[in-house]
Amino acid sequence: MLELAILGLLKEQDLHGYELKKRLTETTGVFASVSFGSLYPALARLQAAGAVKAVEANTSAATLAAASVPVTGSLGAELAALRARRAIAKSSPPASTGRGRKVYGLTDIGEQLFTDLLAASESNGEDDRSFGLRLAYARYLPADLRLGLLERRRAQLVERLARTRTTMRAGRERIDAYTRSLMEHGTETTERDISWLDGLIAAERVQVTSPSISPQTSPSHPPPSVQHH
Amino acid sequence: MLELAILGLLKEQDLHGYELKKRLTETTGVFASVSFGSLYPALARLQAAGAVKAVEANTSAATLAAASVPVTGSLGAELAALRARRAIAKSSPPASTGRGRKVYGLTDIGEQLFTDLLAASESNGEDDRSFGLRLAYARYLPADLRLGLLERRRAQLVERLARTRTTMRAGRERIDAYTRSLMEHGTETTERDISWLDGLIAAERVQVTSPSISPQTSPSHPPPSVQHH
DNA sequence: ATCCGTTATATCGAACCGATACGTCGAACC
DNA sequence: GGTTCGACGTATCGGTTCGATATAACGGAT
Repeated sequence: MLELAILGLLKEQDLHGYELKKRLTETTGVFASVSFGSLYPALARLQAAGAVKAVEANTSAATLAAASVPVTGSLGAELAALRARRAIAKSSPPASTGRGRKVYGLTDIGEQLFTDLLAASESNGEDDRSFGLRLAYARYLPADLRLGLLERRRAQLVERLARTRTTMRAGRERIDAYTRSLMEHGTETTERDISWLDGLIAAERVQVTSPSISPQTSPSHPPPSVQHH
Repeated sequence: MLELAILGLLKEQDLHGYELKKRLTETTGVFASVSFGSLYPALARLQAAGAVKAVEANTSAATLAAASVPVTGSLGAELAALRARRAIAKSSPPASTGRGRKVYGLTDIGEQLFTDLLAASESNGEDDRSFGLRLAYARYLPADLRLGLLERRRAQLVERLARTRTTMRAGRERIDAYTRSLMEHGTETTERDISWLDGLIAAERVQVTSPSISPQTSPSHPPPSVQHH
């Protein structure tokens, strides 16, 4: 889970731990917040498995300047400017900002591991954060697996909806007003999630059906209908 | 966190582990799913702390008789019907069958611990699941703390919204289509969460402004008559 | 008669989180 | 001008949680 997120970020760019954590809690991390207590062990695991390796560690001033510029790319404009100024000012002395940092990069093994983890449809707890993470890296998936991911997620939400409704019907008077409001709001949210997914699925189908000659056939997957068991 | 959920369930009714887990993943558990690997240790911790105690273990004939109510059903060989009947039969009493089980009940210490944990506004990671859980037990909170809970949650969501927007504006072209769709959908969901909260807060205020010269006060726990659907 | 699904308790290893420690630097305050 | 404060940065610890698994008793199907 966390490995996948790390590998995905490193696939685009070499990064050090702190920046990795910031990005994990910013863009990707709306779903899966992460702390150093899990990040550094995960990095150590990946390094032990040969999936990542330390690219550079603080020494050369030239490489430091080269490395610190793209690292700050995601921050606000003023912060980026500030960093760049600092990096330029510090270019000749060997010193650096903060403590010595390790910049990690992906190896070929890591590249392969990323692909495997991303495509692993079975044997994983297909929870909310897992889906969000996979979708964030969906551009690295082949079209059919991408579609499968969306449809599995949809089916999961539909099932959750059915179960929630059953629960609410079963224990009508047992549930107090606050809990009920919570459940109703959750139900609405799930319904909206489903129609959002439907939009994504529809957009996906026009791409997946275009390379063949068929006008609108979906060979293995019939169009998603809302029946629940 | 998990302790709070357990205590809250036991506050209403004595339950055994399995039933506890079912309810945790049903009503309360839309937000915080839980597994036995954390439930039983948590129960053991609570028992060690004197917050819960084993009330009975397997024997009682009363509960056994209560479980065997309506066997009049025609065996229509339909799985769904059979499942439904069984589910209804098991819903309200702690049913029989299976291995020897331990039914846990709340002690005075547990009662106190529940109140403390529920009211603990500071020093906790006010994440999503935590809020859902607290709101589910909001009827046990005094009105002012309840309002505080809602408003803290609201402020938190507003801040998240602001941060997400900043991130999206900062790295416009860095973000791919899937991630962007994810973030936009998340933003909409958060906005809807906020207006849902606004509704709850408004409903809360008409109650909290009354007790000044109040005609009919319910001393410690006013009835949670929040309107819904 | 036997096999399977459900009910039920329990434990193990791995992963994860929050807090904390250690350490460098720039900026702000007094 | 010293000192506190916050940002950066790596790292570890204790406790909690998860997923998988073992064990076991029961009720129904085959």
